[in-house]
Amino acid sequence: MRPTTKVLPEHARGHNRSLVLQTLYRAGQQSRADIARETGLTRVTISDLVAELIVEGLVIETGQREDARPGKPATLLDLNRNAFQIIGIDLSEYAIFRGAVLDLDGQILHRAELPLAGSTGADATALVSALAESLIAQATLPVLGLGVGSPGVVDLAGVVLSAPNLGWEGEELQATLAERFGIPVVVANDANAAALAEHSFGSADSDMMLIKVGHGVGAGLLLGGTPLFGSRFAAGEIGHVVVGTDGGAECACGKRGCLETWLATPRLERAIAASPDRELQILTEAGQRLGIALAPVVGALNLAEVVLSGPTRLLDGPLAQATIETLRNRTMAEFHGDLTLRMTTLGEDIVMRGAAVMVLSAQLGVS
Amino acid sequence: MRPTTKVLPEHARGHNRSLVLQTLYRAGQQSRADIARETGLTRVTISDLVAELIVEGLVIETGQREDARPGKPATLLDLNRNAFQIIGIDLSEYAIFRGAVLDLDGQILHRAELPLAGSTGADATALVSALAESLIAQATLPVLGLGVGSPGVVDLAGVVLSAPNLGWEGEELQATLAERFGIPVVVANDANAAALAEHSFGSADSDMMLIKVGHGVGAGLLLGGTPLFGSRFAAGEIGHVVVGTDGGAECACGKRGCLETWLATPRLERAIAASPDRELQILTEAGQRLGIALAPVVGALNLAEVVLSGPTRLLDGPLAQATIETLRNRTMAEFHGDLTLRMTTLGEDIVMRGAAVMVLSAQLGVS
DNA sequence: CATGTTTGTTAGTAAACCTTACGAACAAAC
DNA sequence: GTTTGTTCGTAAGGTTTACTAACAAACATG
Repeated sequence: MRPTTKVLPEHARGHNRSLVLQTLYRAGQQSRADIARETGLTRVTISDLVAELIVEGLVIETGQREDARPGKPATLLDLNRNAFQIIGIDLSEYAIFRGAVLDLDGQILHRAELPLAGSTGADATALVSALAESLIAQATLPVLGLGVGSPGVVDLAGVVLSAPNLGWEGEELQATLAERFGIPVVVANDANAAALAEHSFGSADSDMMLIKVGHGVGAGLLLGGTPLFGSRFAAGEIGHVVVGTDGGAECACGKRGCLETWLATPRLERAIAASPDRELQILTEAGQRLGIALAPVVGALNLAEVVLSGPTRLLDGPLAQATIETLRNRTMAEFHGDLTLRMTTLGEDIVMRGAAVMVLSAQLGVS
Repeated sequence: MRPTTKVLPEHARGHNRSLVLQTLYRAGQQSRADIARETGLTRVTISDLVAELIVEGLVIETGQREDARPGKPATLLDLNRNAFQIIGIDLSEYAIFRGAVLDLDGQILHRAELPLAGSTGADATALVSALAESLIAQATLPVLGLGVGSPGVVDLAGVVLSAPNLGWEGEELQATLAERFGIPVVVANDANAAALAEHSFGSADSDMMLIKVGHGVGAGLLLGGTPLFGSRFAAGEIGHVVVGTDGGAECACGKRGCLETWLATPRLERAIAASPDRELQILTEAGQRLGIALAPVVGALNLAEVVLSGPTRLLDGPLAQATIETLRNRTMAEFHGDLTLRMTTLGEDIVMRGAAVMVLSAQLGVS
């Protein structure tokens, strides 16, 4: 609560503007008087803000309320959900870039994919650009913005500081794409995007942690509804945290017993393929390791919700079961009696939809 | 960035008011023009705000600037540091309640103590009240407010939801004290208070974790300069997180290998007393355990700074050394190359001074 | 049909910050 | 000693923002 920047009345205005959009985005089909009651602002002020938003084309009147009530019938408003579409791109899969055109509600209207074929560095950047171009061409409405969920460490300006798999280091992806297409672009970490999606479109709380298991292991943290970035923008990079005190397999990073050595999907699949009859045991142990690693985090942050994202076949079963049991055994039940752990409800589209949330949040202050 | 409440111009005013106080609090002896330059507001607005603050007695003119510069000499301003004093109380020690009268800069002017003598429940509350009363009587200026750092889980209204050692459960300490003394009261968790103190009076970053080792083990987390509370206000309660995968001593909570069984001072002292020649080994192992527990937290939050508070004799040496080494060995150096771990510079007064920070922050928006 | 309710707008006011302009007080240069 | 330019603080006036008060329109209800 430490003030660091001046606040002018016009900033307050912008805040209240977003508040109106937010109210309409979530509930939709409300009258000016409804919004006034919900926000605490007066009808006059709401009328003023709404008039502005209607001129900008962001809000439309959708007719009169039908139900029989005394008084003048209300004029219903809604976000102009057919005014814009959003492009969301997911760079987190190992061998393929995936993207989609989405509507303002986060529904996927059109998909596209581009195989990576081992591209790195500038080639990978060109691929992202090509994918974005084809998606923008597929949009049937003006594009509100382009969101990208990238693996690795991404700073607040959308510079990918480090993404080893893609050969990126200090790659100015957001600036490059914004210049190329002339539309608003947001680039952020894939797990952070996923956490935002789960919060907006799933049922997630505003304090939660999303664990993304794939070729690597990463996490996205939401505290008070806001993503956490960390001192070097590397918050959530838990794949190379060592788990337990009993050694473990050697990791590409040089250490032993990193979380990834127990949990990354290639390792799990290889282990199961090598001894199919030990599948239950392998998955259970992986879940336990995840629980061991998460327990201090859940305890320190007093998290009430952990969400898993990744291959359902591997995660949703003994692994998740072992994780929650381990978590419960290793933290204070008194503080975490309501701790829940579950799979995401958004499946494989989670990062693309999270990318859309980032655009909504940046452009409209809505999410 | 999700807007949830309306913002009126008067709120902006309050923010800017605090901004002026904050500027004066930190730098002091500045002119109106200096503040205008630093905050980005105009000289006119600053003059207006300052006039208001002078009327309220919070700011005073301290004379003219002496140095030879062209132009009209500046009228220097400062917080009226002799207008108020603050009462800070620390309930975190095992057998004694400690308190102090502090000035606005957080310097301790007068101390008082009250032995607990096994008091719990309402008796303990009465002791706090008595200590506060004696301190208020010692204050030589009007009291800006009373801050209390309590062990256990404390909610945002200053209700101690749970503090086993003091026999408190749902104890409405803040309300009780506010009613009794008729002054602003802030009650919060002791480790959170300590973290605030280290941030304001020590050299701590705005993203840091403070580990408080004493009869128990707790932590205070500062993210972006703001304390983290957690879903049930139990953030930082890491004393009963299980460490490692190799058992450990039995804990009062029923589990095995809780962080407290490795680190709490009574256990450490007993272990060292039992085999003095193994002191180095005991301290090193305790440090390693702390490092093991913290590694996932430091990794997930990408913390750059961890501060230890507690008995210097035990912590500041092999224990701290083992902790930082373990942390480095268990996290990615790439992300945490600049990770530092150090003792607090505020010694045993840290909680009382943190309590003062809470009052400053609540009453003036300053810290 | 009269009455009361609800909606959305108009008109006027108060608060907060801005721009512009100015006098006071000084240093430095001539 | 005078001129010039700088800096400080204040005064006056304008713009933005959201408020209160009042009202017409449109409806349900007794």
